[in-house]
Amino acid sequence: MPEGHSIHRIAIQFRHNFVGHRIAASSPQGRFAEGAAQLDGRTMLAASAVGKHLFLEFEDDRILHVHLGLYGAWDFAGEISTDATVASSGGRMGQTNQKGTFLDQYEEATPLDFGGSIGAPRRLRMAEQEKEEVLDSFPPDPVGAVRVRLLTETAVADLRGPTACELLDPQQVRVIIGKLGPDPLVHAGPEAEERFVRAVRKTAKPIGLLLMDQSVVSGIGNVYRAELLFRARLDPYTPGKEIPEDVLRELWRDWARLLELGVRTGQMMTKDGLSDDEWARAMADQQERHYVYKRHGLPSPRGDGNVVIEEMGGRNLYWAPGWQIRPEAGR
DNA sequence: CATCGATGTTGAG
DNA sequence: TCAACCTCGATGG
Repeated sequence: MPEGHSIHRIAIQFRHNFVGHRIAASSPQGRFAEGAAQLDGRTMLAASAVGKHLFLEFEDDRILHVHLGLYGAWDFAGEISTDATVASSGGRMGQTNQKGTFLDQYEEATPLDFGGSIGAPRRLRMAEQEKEEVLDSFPPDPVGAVRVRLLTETAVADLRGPTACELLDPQQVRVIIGKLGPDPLVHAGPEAEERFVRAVRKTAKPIGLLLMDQSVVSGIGNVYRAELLFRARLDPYTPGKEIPEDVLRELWRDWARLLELGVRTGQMMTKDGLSDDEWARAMADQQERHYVYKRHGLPSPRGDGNVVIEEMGGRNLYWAPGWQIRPEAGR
């Protein structure tokens, strides 16, 4: 589930329905009881995402840091903004984000346009829970192992299965963010691009590893890694220092494009130039959204042999050897 | 119903 | 390099 786009969407959801509200916090599962007690009764002041990290700032410099890891998830229920209502609200999103809160500096530098045609709920679970609530009462009983429940008068967010869920002060947050590479939605502009290019070109590590390294660039996971390299026509084993600057700049800009699209649609759509028909099919079937990810054994979309699966850095790497090449090898 | 694997990260060895 | 974390959909019997 969670590559960078998911976390940005979650941050936006919190800005819409929780920021500015007094929060009743609890830990139904019990494993975060102490932290929840610290948050309980305090107002949420800001919500922001940097790469795959989510930060929820509450009064008195209490910041909830959440990393979903491989299978963590937030479930929202109650009166929750959907894409459609977000689109109609227009302009800068987020409910009355009070100026001057600590996290303001990390919120999206790029205003997001939510005027897309996608109105589906973010997750199936959300639709199911909303339906139940019409019949049942609010808030719904927590389902499964809920580490944290954040509750307003009308909305609820449940967190389950996170890798990280901890209370931090501003200094500790600065340390975490300081170790992260640039996130195109936080660090827009030429400096961020420059940081990325320099980080890649100073090492001989393969670009397939560097794109997954959160200190090089934030928010890319296994899906976006494979797809970005295919789109750039880059061999994943190419050492970073051998990649021309202009190729890396285009790679950064492509990541920014895919990330923005992912936040806007809620899907990792990594194909370009689809007809309306193909788009509809791709949005319905995840296989159809990607060029190479989980498409090993199938013909390369560019017709040069088959997509292969290999292991790199302990993760599955999908790529098309006929199409993806080293820049030196005669591009 | 049991098992596997996953869009991630950390820390032990 | 690999197990552990701890969740759930997909797969197979």
